[in-house]
Amino acid sequence: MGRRSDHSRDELRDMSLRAARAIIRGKGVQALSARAVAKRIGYTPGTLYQLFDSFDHLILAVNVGTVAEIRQRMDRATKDLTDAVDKLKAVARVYTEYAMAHPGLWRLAFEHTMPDSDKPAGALTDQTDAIFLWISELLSQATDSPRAEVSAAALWAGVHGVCHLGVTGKLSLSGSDAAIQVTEHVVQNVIAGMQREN
Amino acid sequence: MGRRSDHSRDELRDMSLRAARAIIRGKGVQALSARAVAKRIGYTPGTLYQLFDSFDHLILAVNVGTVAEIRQRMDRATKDLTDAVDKLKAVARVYTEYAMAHPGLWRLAFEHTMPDSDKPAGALTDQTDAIFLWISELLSQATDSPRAEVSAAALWAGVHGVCHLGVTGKLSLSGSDAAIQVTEHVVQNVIAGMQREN
DNA sequence: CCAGTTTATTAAACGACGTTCAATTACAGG
DNA sequence: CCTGTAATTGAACGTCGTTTAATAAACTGG
Repeated sequence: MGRRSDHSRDELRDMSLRAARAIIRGKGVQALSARAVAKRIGYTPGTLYQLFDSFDHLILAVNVGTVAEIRQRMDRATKDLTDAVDKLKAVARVYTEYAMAHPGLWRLAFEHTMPDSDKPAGALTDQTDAIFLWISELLSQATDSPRAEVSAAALWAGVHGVCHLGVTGKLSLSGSDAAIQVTEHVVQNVIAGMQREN
Repeated sequence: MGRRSDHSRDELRDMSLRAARAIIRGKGVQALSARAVAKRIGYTPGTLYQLFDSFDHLILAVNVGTVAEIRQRMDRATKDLTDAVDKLKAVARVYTEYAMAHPGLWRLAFEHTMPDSDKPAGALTDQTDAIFLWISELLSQATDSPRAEVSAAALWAGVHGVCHLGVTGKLSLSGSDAAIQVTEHVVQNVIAGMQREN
């Protein structure tokens, strides 16, 4: 079959990413493959290589979308809040809730890494850096401190660690919403720690 | 070729695990495969299936060894210490240093999960639960609190999060030993937080 | 020491994977 | 309509985890 052009390249890219997400949500990451994505959008695997440099680049694109989605939810959750501490709590809560609700997508976003040769996923780290910077600024506001980098890292790492241990079944803590509880504890601790420093 | 038995089954198991670790350290996780392990121990892939139920079970065995190794290092690092806070710091430091020194093994241990059908890696979670329990007890000692579960989770998650973000290149913090620095900050924060509660 | 049973090991095959590429076919412009 | 460009395919390659029949070495009892 020759060229069809019932879809533009951008449309095809978008269809592929949506297909990948649907597969992950439906059958898990282990079911994600180039052939599965291709079949789901009604094309053959070869076509994907006109849209992405490699299957890893497709995954990278999915992951950029995932973190962008998380950031959007953070924006929405903080829009009506004024207090910086409240915003921090909301941001942390969104992060944890997303991880628990979409463990497949979340794990893919934070566990996948590009093969050695490829560039180290700049588009993704840009997104995570933005989250980090945001937390950093919110912490500065919340505690009237100019430099909050280490504390921001501690907060971000704490929340991330809760999510990762939770999603991989290693957070041995009874209770359904244990992750959320620990997350709030982390936020509290970091804020209290900064206020103590002043 | 028929049976050789120049090695017992236990020897072969051990050789396989050592081969797997050597491959990961030498060429990275992406080079780890059943065929690579088999070749390295001078056998064929089929033989591995007499030693392990599946390749995932081989990986699981590697991971159990990894976490056991981390626990041993923790034991050694705390043996000559008496203060509970010092012990906590040492434990956290060992964890972070191991992750940074052996990112391949560390990531495999904490990112790998068994396929849906198999039992959820009891031998591994037993080890991680032991670490968690240890931290929990040390925290109780350090702050004279009976129940330290949530704080222990916060501490353990914080350190783990630093390692995971660091190992995946997402801890955007300048400085070579930034991870260690943030780790110590996390420990400080949790301890201070508990003392404040009393 | 030999015959017969057991068992470790292998080679080959299976289906699925990411990836490449020549061949084919649809479209676009003149 | 005809020609050139470009999208899409099907088939192939080498790899992967895994299974299995055949093989040969090691055990076993007489």
